[in-house]
Amino acid sequence: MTSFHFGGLLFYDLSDMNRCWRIAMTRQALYLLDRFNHSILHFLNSTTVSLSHTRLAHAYILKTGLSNDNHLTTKLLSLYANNFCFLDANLILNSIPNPNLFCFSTLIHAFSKLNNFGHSLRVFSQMLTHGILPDSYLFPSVVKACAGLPSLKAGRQLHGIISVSGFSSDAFVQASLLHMYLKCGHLREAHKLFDGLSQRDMVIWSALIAGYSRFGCVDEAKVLFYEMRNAGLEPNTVSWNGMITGFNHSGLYSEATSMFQKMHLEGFQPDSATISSVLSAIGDLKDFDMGIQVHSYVVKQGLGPDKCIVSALIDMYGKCSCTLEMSEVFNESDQMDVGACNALVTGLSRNGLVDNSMEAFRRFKGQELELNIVSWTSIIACCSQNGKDMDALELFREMQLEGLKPNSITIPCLLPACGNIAALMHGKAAHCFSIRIGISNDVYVGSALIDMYAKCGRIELSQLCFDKMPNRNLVSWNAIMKGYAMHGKAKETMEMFHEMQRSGQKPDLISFTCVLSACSQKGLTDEGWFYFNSMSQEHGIEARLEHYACMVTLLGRAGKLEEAYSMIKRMPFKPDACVWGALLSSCRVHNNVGLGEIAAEHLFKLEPRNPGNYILLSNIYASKSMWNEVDRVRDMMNSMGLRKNPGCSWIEVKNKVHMLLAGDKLHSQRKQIIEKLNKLSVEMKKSGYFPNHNFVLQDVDVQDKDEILCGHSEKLAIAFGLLNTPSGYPLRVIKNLRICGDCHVVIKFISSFEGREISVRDTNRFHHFKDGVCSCEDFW
DNA sequence: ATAGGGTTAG
Repeated sequence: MTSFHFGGLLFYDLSDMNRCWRIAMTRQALYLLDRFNHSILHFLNSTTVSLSHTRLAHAYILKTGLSNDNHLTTKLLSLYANNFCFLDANLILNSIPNPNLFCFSTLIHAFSKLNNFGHSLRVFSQMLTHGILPDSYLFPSVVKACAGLPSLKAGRQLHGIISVSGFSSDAFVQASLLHMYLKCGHLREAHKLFDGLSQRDMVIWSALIAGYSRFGCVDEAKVLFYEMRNAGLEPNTVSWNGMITGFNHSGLYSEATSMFQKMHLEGFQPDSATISSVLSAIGDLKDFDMGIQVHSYVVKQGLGPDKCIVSALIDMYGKCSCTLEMSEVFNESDQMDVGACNALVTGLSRNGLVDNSMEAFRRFKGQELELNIVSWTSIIACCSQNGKDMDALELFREMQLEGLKPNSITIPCLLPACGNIAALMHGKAAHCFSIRIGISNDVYVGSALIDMYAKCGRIELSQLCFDKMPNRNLVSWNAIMKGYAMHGKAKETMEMFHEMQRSGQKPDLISFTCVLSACSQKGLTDEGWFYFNSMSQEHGIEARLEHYACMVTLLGRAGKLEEAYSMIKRMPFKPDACVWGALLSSCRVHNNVGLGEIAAEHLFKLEPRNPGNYILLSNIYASKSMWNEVDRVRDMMNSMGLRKNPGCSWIEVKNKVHMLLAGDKLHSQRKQIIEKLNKLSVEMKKSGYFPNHNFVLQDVDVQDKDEILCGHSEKLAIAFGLLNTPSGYPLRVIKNLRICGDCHVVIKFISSFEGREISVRDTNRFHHFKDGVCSCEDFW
C-alpha cells in the first residue's frame, strides 16, 4: 500500500485523504495548504480530485496569489475542463496572460471528448491567433474534430497548415486526415492521400477499407483488403470489423454476413464488435435462421454474458419480429445492464408494442439502473414514430430535468415530433440546442431540421438550414424537395431536383415521389409525365405503386379523370388502396359519380374498415343532391359500426400546443370561440359570403348545416388563435383530415378581415392564407 | 502540466 505525507499527517491512500478534506472543511484545508503550499500541485495531480476539491484549490490559489504560476493554473484548467465545467475553464484561460500550447490542448481535448467539435475548433483558432502552433499530438485531435462535424472546409485548411508545418509524415496525422476525407465523403481525396504515403500501417489500410465499405463500394473494399494482405499485412480483427460494419452502414447486409462467414472459415477469431455488427446485419436481413446459428455460436464460444452481444441479440430478434425470443434473451441476461434494457425498449417499439415499450422504460427508470442518453433517445424515438408526439416532447423535458444532455442522435429523433404537431417553438428550441452543443452541422440533424421547419410551415427556414449544411446527402435533398412539394411550390421542387443532380447526387424513388407530388399540387401534367417517363428511361428506376398513385392524383386533380383511370388499368401492378384512393379523392374534387363509384367499389374491398372512403363517396353523392345514395352509404357505415374519424386541429399558442376537436363541446373557451365565429359569420354575410353546404354530409336543414360547418376543427383552432394571440400575429394550424372547401373560403375571408397570415397544414399539403388569397390558388 | 489515428447500442 502506498502512503504519503500531507500537511504533517500520514495518509495511506488518497481516499483517506479525501475523507480528511471533507472533514477538515474549507478553513482547515486552507490552513494545511498554507503551510505546505509546495504540495498543492502534488495533490492536484492525484487521480481522484473531485470538482469541489478543484474549486477549493482554485480559491486557495486565488487567495495566495499563486495564480501567476502557469503550471498550477493549467492544471486547474485541465481539471475544470475534464469535469466539463467549460465556463470556469474558459475564465481561467482568459485570465492567463501568456497561455501556452498545454492550456489550449487541454480544452480542445476536453471538448472533443464530448463530441463538441465546433467548440474544439473555436479554441483551436483562438490558439492560432495567439501565435501558438500545434504539435504532432494536437493535430490528429483537431482533424478528428473536423471529421466529427464534419467540415471539409476546415479539414482542408488544416491539411494546408499541416503540410507547411512539416507534420504530414506523422502516421497519426495521416490517419486522421484520411479519416476526415472519408467522413466528408471525399473518397478520391482520401485515396490520393493514401497513394502518396511511403509507409502504410494497419490502421491506414483499415480506415480506407472501412471507408469504401461505408460508401457501398464492395469491389474496391475487397480489392484493397487483398492488396493489404499481399503487402504482407495480416488483418489482426479490426480490418474485418471495419469491412463488416462498413457494409452494414451502406445497407449491404448480405455482404456483411458473407464477410463474417469468410472470416470464420479463414480461422480468424471474431470479437464482440464483430458479433454485434453481424447480428445487426442479420436483423436487417430478417434472417432468423442465421440469427439462431450465430446465437448458438455465441453460446459455444462462451461469449453469452458479453453485454454488447446481449443487446445485439435482443436487437436482432426484435428486428426479426421474434418478440418471444427477444424477451427470453432479455430475461436470461443481467437485467441491470442499460444496454440490454435499451435494446428491449427499442425492440418492443419496433414491433408496434408501444405501450409495452413505454411501460418497460418506466420500470427501468424506477429501478436503481442508471438510464443513459441512449435509453432516453430510444423512448423519444418510439413516441415520435408512433404518433405520441406530445409524449416525446414531455420525455425530452423530463430527460433534461434528469440532467442528461441531448446529442446528435437525440435531436433528429425528437424533431419529427415537433414537426408532426407543428410545435415550432419546441422545434426552434431543439435547433438552438443543436447549435449550442455543436452538432448543427451534422447531416442527420440538418435534414431533420429541414423537415421540421417545413412541417411547421416555415419553408424559408428549411431553405436556410439547407443552405448552411456543409455536407448534404440524399436524405437532405429529399427533405427540402418534400418540403417545397408540401407547400405547393412546384417550381422550387423541380429546381432542387435539378440542382441535386448537378451536385452529383443521384435521385432515388423518394426524390421522384417528391417531384411528382409537387407537380400534382399545381396541375403540371406535362412536367409530371416528363419526370415519370424519365424515371426508367434516364435513371433506370422502375416506378413503384406510389409513383402511379402520384400520377393518378396529378391527372385526376387536373380534371383528366378518364386518363387517370386508364393509367390504373394499364399499370403493371395490381393497384392498391393508395391508387384507388387517389382516383376517388380526385372524383370528389370534380364530383364525378361514375368513376367515383368504381374507385369506391375497389376500396370497399381493399380496406372495408376505412371510414374515409365512405365519406368521400357520400360527399360526391351529396354534391349532386343524391340523398338516397347518401343514406345508403351511411347505412353501410352504420351496419359495419364505422364512424367518421373526428376532425382534429392543433395550434401552438404561447409555446403550448392546443388540440381542438370538431364540434368540441367541452373546451374551456367554447363560448368565446363560438361567439367569435358567429361575429365573423355576420361580417362574412355582409360581404356577400354564403356557407357552402356541399361540404355537409348530412341532409339536415339549413341552420343545422351552418352549425355543423362552424364546428369544423380548423375554424375552432383559428378562432382560438385569434382570441389568444395579439392582433397581427400569424397563426399556424394543422389538421388530421383534408381541409374542407367551406373552411378554405372562410379562412381566406378571415385572413383579410383580421389582417392575419394563416397557414393550415392538412394531411396533403400546406395552405398559406394572406390578404384573402391562398397560396394554392384554389387548386387543391 | 496536455495528449494522438482505424472498428463500437439510438
